[in-house]
This record gives sequence, structure tokens and C-alpha cells, in this order.
Amino acid sequence: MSQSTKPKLGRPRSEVARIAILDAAYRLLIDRGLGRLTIEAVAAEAGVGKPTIYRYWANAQELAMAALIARTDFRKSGTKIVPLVDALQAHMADVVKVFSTNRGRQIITTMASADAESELAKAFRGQIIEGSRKIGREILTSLLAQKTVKQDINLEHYLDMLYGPLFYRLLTNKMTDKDYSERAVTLLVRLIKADK
Amino acid sequence: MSQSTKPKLGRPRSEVARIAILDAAYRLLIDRGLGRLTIEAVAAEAGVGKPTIYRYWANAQELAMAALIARTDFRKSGTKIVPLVDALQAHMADVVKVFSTNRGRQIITTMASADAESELAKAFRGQIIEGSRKIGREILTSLLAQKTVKQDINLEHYLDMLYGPLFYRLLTNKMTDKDYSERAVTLLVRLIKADK
Amino acid sequence: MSQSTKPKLGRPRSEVARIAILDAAYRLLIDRGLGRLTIEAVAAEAGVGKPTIYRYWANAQELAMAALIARTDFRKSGTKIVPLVDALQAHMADVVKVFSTNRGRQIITTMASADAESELAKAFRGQIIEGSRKIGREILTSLLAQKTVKQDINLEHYLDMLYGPLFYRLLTNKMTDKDYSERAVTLLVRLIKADK
Amino acid sequence: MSQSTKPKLGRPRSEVARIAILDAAYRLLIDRGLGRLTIEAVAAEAGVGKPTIYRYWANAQELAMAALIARTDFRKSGTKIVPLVDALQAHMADVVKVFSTNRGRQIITTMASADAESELAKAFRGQIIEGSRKIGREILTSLLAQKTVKQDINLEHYLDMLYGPLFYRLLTNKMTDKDYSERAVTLLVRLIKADK
DNA sequence: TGATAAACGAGACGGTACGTCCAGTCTTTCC
DNA sequence: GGAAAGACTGGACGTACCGTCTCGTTTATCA
Repeated sequence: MSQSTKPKLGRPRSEVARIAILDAAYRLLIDRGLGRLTIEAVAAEAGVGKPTIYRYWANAQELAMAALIARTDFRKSGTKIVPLVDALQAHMADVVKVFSTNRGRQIITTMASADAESELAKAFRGQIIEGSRKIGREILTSLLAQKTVKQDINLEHYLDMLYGPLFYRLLTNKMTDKDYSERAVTLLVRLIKADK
Repeated sequence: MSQSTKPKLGRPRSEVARIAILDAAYRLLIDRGLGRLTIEAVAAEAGVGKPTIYRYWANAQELAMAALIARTDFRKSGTKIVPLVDALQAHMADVVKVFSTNRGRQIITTMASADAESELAKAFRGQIIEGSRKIGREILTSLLAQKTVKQDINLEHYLDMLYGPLFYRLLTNKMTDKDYSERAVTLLVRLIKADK
Repeated sequence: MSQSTKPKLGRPRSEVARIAILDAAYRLLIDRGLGRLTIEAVAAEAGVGKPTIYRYWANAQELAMAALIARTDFRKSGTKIVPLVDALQAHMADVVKVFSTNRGRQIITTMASADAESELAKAFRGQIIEGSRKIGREILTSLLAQKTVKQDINLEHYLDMLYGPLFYRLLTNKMTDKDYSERAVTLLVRLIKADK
Repeated sequence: MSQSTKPKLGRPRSEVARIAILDAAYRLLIDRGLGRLTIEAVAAEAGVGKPTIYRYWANAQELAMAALIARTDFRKSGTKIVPLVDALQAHMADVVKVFSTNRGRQIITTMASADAESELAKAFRGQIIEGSRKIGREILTSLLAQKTVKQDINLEHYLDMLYGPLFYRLLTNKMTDKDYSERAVTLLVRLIKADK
């Protein structure tokens, strides 16, 4: 009822155009970086008029976020692996791999550049950050459930300690490889065990 | 010897102008953000011609980093506090406070946007990131020295686990307050102790 | 003294650019018409940035007027021809010829479209309209001087009756040829003689 | 026979819409000038879709001409006034008054901007220009009929000399008042009489 | 009376051009 | 002879309209 404000008047928006824009934007973002992601270039690449882009997104940052969101696909694999620590290792290796690509760097740049309060920025964080975090949370929840006491108090903190250092290293241009990933998980598991 | 390359010919560079540029850049960066930090605006604000800016810095990112570096002041207080855990708590509270400001946000944005390989970017990270990290490292070194075994292997990793989550939270626009800071230190200390 | 506000600082404006702009604008105006005289096309044609054009002229109309003014060259020939009526015939034939070209049509279109009150519009009329009118005025003055009485009262009116019908016909797309020109002069001369 | 191309199928065109368009166009033309007469603005003002406008007229110029034609109302008064010179004076005063308004200026601008060869442009000139001219022609014909010889040869030329200067002055932004009108008629009548 | 066809409003489409901002470079004069 | 300052070329911005194209809806006529 609240969404009934659109009586479906006028020519409907072209889904084809919208997708072409997102595709072109994604390509430019990955290939050339956020600084080179100009609306003009996207319009030319997508074979679309500039106003069509502005009808959906207010500026290049928003478009970049939308393009990244549209390509979110996180491997859901994880929870099934039996030794839960191994599951965590596999997941972390996956996350490290994903964020060590060009795409990963652009995600960070885009996130840092975006207006933090905008709706799209929230959606972006929800999709990209929470997307990875969710899997880790599932595994950690199972891991913690094996303990007698309920440990939910520190759950989110553990997640911060798992993913935080990765982003920190990416941001500060430090190496992030398999060894790094393994030790990060090992230390975290050790901490959790210490917490009984 | 290295400065002998300047035979002191021609009009000398104006130190006044250089400082005015850095001041104007810093002001614009903090007040309006990196996206609004244009060379043109800085030139106008500093009462200087654009080429004068370009003579020192190659682009707006470099200027932003230089302006931030020029204002680095970190409280060296730390190591003297006797219970080392309290020292760590005090330090972390300090870091959280510093990076929770507008300046802190701009540091992250600048770092994310900068060309990661440039000399100035390395200097920037050395100054800003390593600046805070150094103090933490001193405290942790003392803390670890009280143990029998040498724990240097994990030292840098502990530091990542201390600062990483903070930057991660700042990047993802999550709250970072005193409670957060305290728990971060508490958990880290617990982990270190678990490592014997 | 009032123009001493410019202490001659910075790079001087490029006369080459200014002339290239006027040339390109003139070409486009004549070839394609005022409606097709876009700033963008002129910039491209002149090999110049758009801001350089806007630094001199506020819009396409002003540029069109400036381009037309820059090409004003009216044959000064006239007054020397001895039978003054023949001089007037020659002059009128000249004016008809000039304004029957593409250039003539664009002058009228430009004049009609321009903001009538702008300084440049006044200059434009002064240059283009008054340019032709001046010669006619000289001849008519000589013609009238042969009379006993001073006829200045009607002089400007005679000029209106000489040029007015021409522009009227051009505006309304009526034919203007040699016959027209001759009869126009003949009738005017007859009127002047009737006025004694 | 020519209108039999419409088999009267489908919804008939809305006369209400057509009139609303012309009204809105006229209002915008007079109030804001031809340059501001955009199809989009007319559509909004008339509460009509853009295609409805394009169904009738090909572009803004045509619409402007149509809007001006639709409002042609010329006082037919004239020929009855007995001293024919007085009739001509009255008519000219009327014409001067009509064309000295904002509407008059827009007529000239529209005429100058229009594609001279289009059908509508011809109709426009026929309506607006010929509309005034017709009355003058009637009066002049009566005036000339009083002469012995047939003077038709110069009739159209006299008309040009009557109306031409007026449009010329309007185009060049010169004053056109009652005095001007009176003298214009006086001089023309003098010329006609001189022609015997 | 119901199908059909065209005009209707609304508004999105691919485009062009607008006038502005800023980037980074070039050409003067100034010290 | 290099620093300083402003004009330069050029690219992109975000907006206004262009003229065209769907849509769903309305209003007539024809069957």
C-alpha cells in the first residue's frame, strides 16, 4: 500500500539499459579503477545516454557500489566441513583470495570514498561486508555451541578480529597470502578456546 | 651532499607559500573531504597559483597525504604506565579517539584512494600507521618479555589483531567507543596469555 | 588609469585562439546557420577549449555577432561618382548584393535573436546597420545640399525608406534583385525632389 | 478528396488539447521569448504529453508560428474613413501599435528564425505580414484610383516603403511612436502625389 | 455491446549541447 | 634564471531539451 505511489505511468524503465550500465560500470571499475569510472565513459561503453544513468544513480560512487553489489556471489560452502576449524580455514582462504584481487581493492576504495550515510552505502556494506561475515558467523556459532557456556557476547568481536586484520593489511598494502590466512584462523581459534 | 644539486640559482621557493598550501589543504580535507580537495580550491584558499602547488606535489592525493603527515602528532605517553595492560588500554583508547575524528576518516579515505606504490604513500603509511603501531609494539614487546619463551613470531600479528578491527570498523562505519577499545585490548591480552 | 586594474600578471590571452574562434564561428554561422552554431562545434572546429570561448563571449548569439562584426568590410566607394543619383544606385546595388547572400540572411537572424539591449547587440547594430547606412547618408546629404533649404529633418527617414524595405523583403523572403534596387532608389529620389 | 485519407478510425484528436497547446505556447512565447519556448515547457504548461504536440507541429518554430497565427486579430477598420489619407494614418498607427508590443518583437524573431521555405512559414507570412498589408493595399488602391493614370506598377513598392521602415526600425531596436507613424504616412503620400 | 484503433497522459529512451569546474601545462612577468 | 600567477587546452560534470518510443488508459467507430 505504501509502495502504491507508482501507478505505473509512462514508459517503463528499460531493464536492458540498467544491466548494460551495471556491466559497463563493473568492467571500467575493475579495469581502470574508481578514479577513472566516469559517467561519460560508462554511458559510451553501455551505449546509453547519460541521463539514463543519472535516473538510477546520483554519481559515480553510487554506480560503483551498485555495480559491485550486482556481482556479489559468495561461495556458500563452509559449514558442512566437519572439523569446524577446517571449515573456518577454508572460508578465510576464500575471503583472502577474493579480496586480494583487483576487485577486492576496488571494493575497499569504493567503500572508503562513499558517503558513509547514504542508503546505498549501507546496502553496499550489508551486501559485501556482511556477505562474507555471515559465513564466518555461522561457523563460529557452531564452534561456540560446543562449549558449555553461551559465548554470544564476544561473537561479533571475534568476527572483527578475523576480518579486521585482513582489511587493515589490504588498506596498508601489506601482503596477504595463504600463510597469513592460516595463522589468522589459528590465533583466533586459540583465543576462542582460551575463553573456554 | 645530496642538497648540493641546487646551485641556489633563481628566485628561491617561498616557504610561506608551501606552508600556506599545506594549511589550506588540511583545512579543506578535514572540512570538505578528499573529494572536494581540489588543487584549484587549495590554490585559491592559500592565495597561490596552481603551478606552485604542482611544483611540490603531483596531484591532490599526494597533497592530502603531505598535509596529513605535516600534522602528525601522536602522544608518546605509554610505556611508562606500570601495569602494562593498563598502558595498552590507555594507548588503544588514544588511538580510537584520534581515528574516530573527521581527521581519522579522511586518513582512511586518503589511504584507500592513494596510489599504493608511490613513495609518498609509503611515507604516509610509515608515518600514520606505523606511528601508532610503534607504541603498541613497544608495549607488547614488554608484555611478551615477561614470558619465558620468545614470542616475536606472532608480534606483528597481534598488532594486526589490535589495530585491524578498529580500521575495519571505521571503514564499515561501525561504532568505535571506549567500551569497544577496552574489550579489544582485553581479548588480545587473553590471547597472548593463552599463547603462554 | 581605470584599465590599470590588470597588472599584466599571468599568461596573456591568446590572440591566435581568439581569431581561430571567430573564424570557426563565422564559418559555421554562414554554412549551417545560427541554430547550428553551437559553442561545442566552434570549440572543436577552432581547436580550442570551451572555457576559452566563454571567457570572451557569454553565449552563441554574442559569438555570432562578434564573428559578423569581425568581418565587416563595406566598400567605401560611393560618394565620388558624380551624378549623385548614380552613386546612390551603385551603393544600393552593393547593399542589396551583400545582404542577399547567406551572410546577409544570418545577419538578420542574428539580429532578431539577440538580446536587443546587450552592449554587443548595440555594437553589432552600430557596425552592421550603421555601416551601410553611413554611406547612404553621405550621398543623401550631398544630394540634399544641392537644394536651397536644409532638409536634415527628414534625412534619417529617407534612409529608413531606402534600407527598410530591403530588410523587410529579406525578412519576408521576397525577391531582391537589381530591378528592385533600381526602383527603390528611383522612387526615393523622386520623393526627395518632390520635397524640393 | 484530400481529407479522405482519414478513415475516421480510433479516438479523434482532442480539440481541447490543441487549443491548450496553442494557448500555452503563446503565453510562453510572449512572456519568455522564442528561445525559452521549449516543447517540454509547453507540454507541462498545457498539461499535455509531448507526442501530442509533435502530432501537430514539427518543432518549436512551427509551434510558435501556429500560436501567433491563431491569435491574429487585425482591426478591419480603415477603408471607411473618408479622407483616405486619414484612413492610412489610422491604419499605420494601428500597425505601429500592434508591432511595438512584445508580441510584435516575437513575431519578428520567429519570422527571422523560421525555415523560410516551409509551408507554415509561408502561411505565417501570409497571415501576419499580408494581413496588415492587405488593409494598406486597399487604402492605397482607392488613393491611386483618384488619379487619372493607373499606378499599379508601384503599388507593392509603396507598401514596402510604408511597412518596411517600421520592421527595419523594430529589428534595429529603434523607437517607433505616433510621430514616426505620422511622418511615415505623410512622406509616402507625398511620394504618391509626386508620381501624379 | 464488444472489438478495434487511434489519440491521450506520462515518462523513459538515446542523444546533443549546455555552461561550469577542474586538471595539468604553457607563457608571461617578477624577484 | 627559477618562482609565481593567470590563461591555456581539454575532459568530465550534472542538467535541460530534443524528438522518439513504449506503456496503460480513454474515446470514438465499426461489426
